[in-house]
Amino acid sequence: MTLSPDLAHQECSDCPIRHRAVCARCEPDELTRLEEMKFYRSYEAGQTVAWAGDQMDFVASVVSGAATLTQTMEDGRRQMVGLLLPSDFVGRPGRSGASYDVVAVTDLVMCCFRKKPFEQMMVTTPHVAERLLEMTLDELDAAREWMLVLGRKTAREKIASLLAIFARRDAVLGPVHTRSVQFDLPLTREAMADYLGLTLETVSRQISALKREGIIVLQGKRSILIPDIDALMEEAGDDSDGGMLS
Amino acid sequence: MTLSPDLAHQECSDCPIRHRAVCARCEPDELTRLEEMKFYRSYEAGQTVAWAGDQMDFVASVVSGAATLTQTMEDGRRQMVGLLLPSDFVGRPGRSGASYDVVAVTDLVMCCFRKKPFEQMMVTTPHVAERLLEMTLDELDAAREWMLVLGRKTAREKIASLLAIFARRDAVLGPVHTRSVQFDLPLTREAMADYLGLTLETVSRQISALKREGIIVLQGKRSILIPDIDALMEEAGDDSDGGMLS
DNA sequence: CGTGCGCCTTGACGCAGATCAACTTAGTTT
DNA sequence: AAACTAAGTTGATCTGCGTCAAGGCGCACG
Repeated sequence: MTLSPDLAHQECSDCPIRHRAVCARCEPDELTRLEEMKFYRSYEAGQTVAWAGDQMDFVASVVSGAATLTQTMEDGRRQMVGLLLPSDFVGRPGRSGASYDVVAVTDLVMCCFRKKPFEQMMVTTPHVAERLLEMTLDELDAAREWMLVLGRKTAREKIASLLAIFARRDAVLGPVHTRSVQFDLPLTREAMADYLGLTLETVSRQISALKREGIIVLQGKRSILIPDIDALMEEAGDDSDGGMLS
Repeated sequence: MTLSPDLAHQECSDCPIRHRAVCARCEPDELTRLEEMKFYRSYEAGQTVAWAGDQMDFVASVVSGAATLTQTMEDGRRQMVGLLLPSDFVGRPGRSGASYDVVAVTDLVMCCFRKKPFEQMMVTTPHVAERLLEMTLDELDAAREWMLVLGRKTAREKIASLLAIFARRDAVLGPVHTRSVQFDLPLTREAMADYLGLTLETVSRQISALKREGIIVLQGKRSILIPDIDALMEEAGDDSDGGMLS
């Protein structure tokens, strides 16, 4: 982990996640208070940010890169329980220890807030707590959607569901009015397996099967081209509309 | 659904869930405001409270009984994503439709708040939003723990994990310093299967196996006696300490 | 009292995905 | 360029759980 002196004095007003993160609703004076309690940290791909149970003296927002939350059983079985992308929040106010292992899966920059002053701010100003509630409700919905994936979907549907998530988030769209989408997988086969409750062999086989059938096109191991996103959604077994309610 | 005129004028100050529900932190004057927007509803076991996508003009707390949140795929596969017990909160402020099917599994009484005034109260007083954030974070932790159960545990471990949850929540403890616990199952075999991502036959077989081995004792179909709670926890494959961090 | 119904149990069988193992590919080190 | 390593693929085999099917138990109903 590096302390990123080059980033240490970045201003909130220039921040790429300014309008989506936990600080999204803050007024300029509130941002000033946040600047006083914040510091940046960088991690390399593969580094562990925190082990479950570790004391954590900060909470944080992901600025760039991706991290995973995983739970591990004594015998080594692992389940990923969250995938953190830019603007996502890590840590629980009011709790001293990390609840899960947090691992950087790509190079990662986090905007960390010292826990004590952050908790203080939560009670004195509503905007942070408000936004955090909204984000937590979204996370809860995502976790529950994932429960359906884990509990009831087949291996093929699980893979298609995961690819669909990446497609929605990272996607560079192809030519307009094309149903094609392209992106790079941020996870190894093993990490995908941990997310999906499968083995890495099964992940590999299902990806090969989707490739063979032309649902996806691989360029190298990590770059994915989806010629027809609707065909992929079909394989995922989701309600066609993507389940979004306002 | 009944409008429960007998309950319609119950006072918040006498409420059995007063100190645990979303209103837990409210001052007397805030309770008065809540009383003005609240009404009670009763449902019989098996009744549907709301279908996913339905307009819901209220949010609510469970006062007594139990309800389930389930998701259903087009082909009928179902996954329970939440079990609501007294003091638990239903509905999402800021969203008009129900996100999941909500079904009463026992006779159920809910304390409902008209959505508009409730949302108004969320922005004007911090105590409701504060408590709701805390409850939502707890729900998120529970959902993530359940992801491990769904993704990585065997059928036997899943059953043991579910029984352990009931044991912790509903339990009437046996003689002091005994490790025994007794309770009634609030769910049918089918509902347990929906919760655990199994079929009802597998649920039945695993319960029979645990009975055969003396880990649990059945009296009738629904009453469970656990002679040694530690032995059950062992079968659940959990970290021995129950995973509680403050 | 028999009949039907919801809930549950048990058995026989098959298959999706796990396990075990060999091999490929690409990148890094020396 | 050889040696090593991490990540991924593919094949052969095994097994836990799903599927299909038959029957049991308790209870409400005519």
